[in-house]
Amino acid sequence: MKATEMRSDCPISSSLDIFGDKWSLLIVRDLMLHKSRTYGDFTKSAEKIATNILANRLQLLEDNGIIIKLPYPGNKVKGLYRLSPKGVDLIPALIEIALWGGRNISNTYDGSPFLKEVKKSKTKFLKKVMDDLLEEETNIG
Amino acid sequence: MKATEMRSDCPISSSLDIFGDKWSLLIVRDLMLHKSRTYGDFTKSAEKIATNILANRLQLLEDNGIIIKLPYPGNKVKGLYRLSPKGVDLIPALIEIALWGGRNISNTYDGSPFLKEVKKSKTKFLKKVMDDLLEEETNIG
DNA sequence: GTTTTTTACTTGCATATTGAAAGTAATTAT
DNA sequence: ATAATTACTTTCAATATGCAAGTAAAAAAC
Repeated sequence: MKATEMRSDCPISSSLDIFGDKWSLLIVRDLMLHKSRTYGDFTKSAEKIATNILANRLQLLEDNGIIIKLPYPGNKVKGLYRLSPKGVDLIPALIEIALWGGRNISNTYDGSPFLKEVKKSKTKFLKKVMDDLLEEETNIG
Repeated sequence: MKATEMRSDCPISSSLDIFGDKWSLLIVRDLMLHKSRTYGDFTKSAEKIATNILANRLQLLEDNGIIIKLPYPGNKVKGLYRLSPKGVDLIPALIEIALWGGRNISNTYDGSPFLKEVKKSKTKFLKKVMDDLLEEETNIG
């Protein structure tokens, strides 16, 4: 897959060149909340991503070093997707987006354990997720 | 313009339903860095947005309460776009995205006054921008 | 006060992306 | 051996993007 074209040298613009769409960050979200997922897991998320888009985004995210694909232990068909360090580094941005949505969009589910925990303490949530992801890394990677 | 369809009640997903594209947050960025802009100003940004996309995004952002269009003082053709409180509230997310880009994308311009200032102190930058925007609000709005 | 320019869009059209549905190929389970 | 899973790929219609050109109103220049 061809390298992502950058429209300028602005860090915001270049970030959006990579994940500025309606799906990429949802994949990152799922990996943040579940540590690792299979292809099928992603299709089961509430937003119902089409499989062609999913395949495309997984490839793009992998190309851009945000996720890593590993073999699923004991199964040659399945793959396991995880966040790379670069992907984990996206979590602060994801948290701020979630908080903005929670504050400003009425349809959002305020009772989610995720949002609750983040609101209680951003730093603690961050630390917890990072520890989880790191633990996973030492187990599998 | 019809209301934005939400794919789920997830705050991240719903946020992306509003600004999950390659252009919307660049408009917010320009308003964050310059307080207010005219239509023509936006077309002059480095990323060279097409005018049909610009018109569409300004409308969407206005529909979603993120920006506000005001008459340009002393000119009946021009309009002035500003961030609404909901738009100002997006700045923390924008900062995290910028920081991620700065850390993880090689082409990004590290010497920008914006990124420099944010890195020195996120809170101070936030306060400064918010004060600027508030000042503008009392002058014009 | 008439022409010229500026400003903020709109329109037309080719190309690219998205999304729904169905198809495929390699396992894995029965 | 047969059926079911899993991870994609393909097809195709609908929508979005991007470039270029057009328009209408107001402002500036002459």
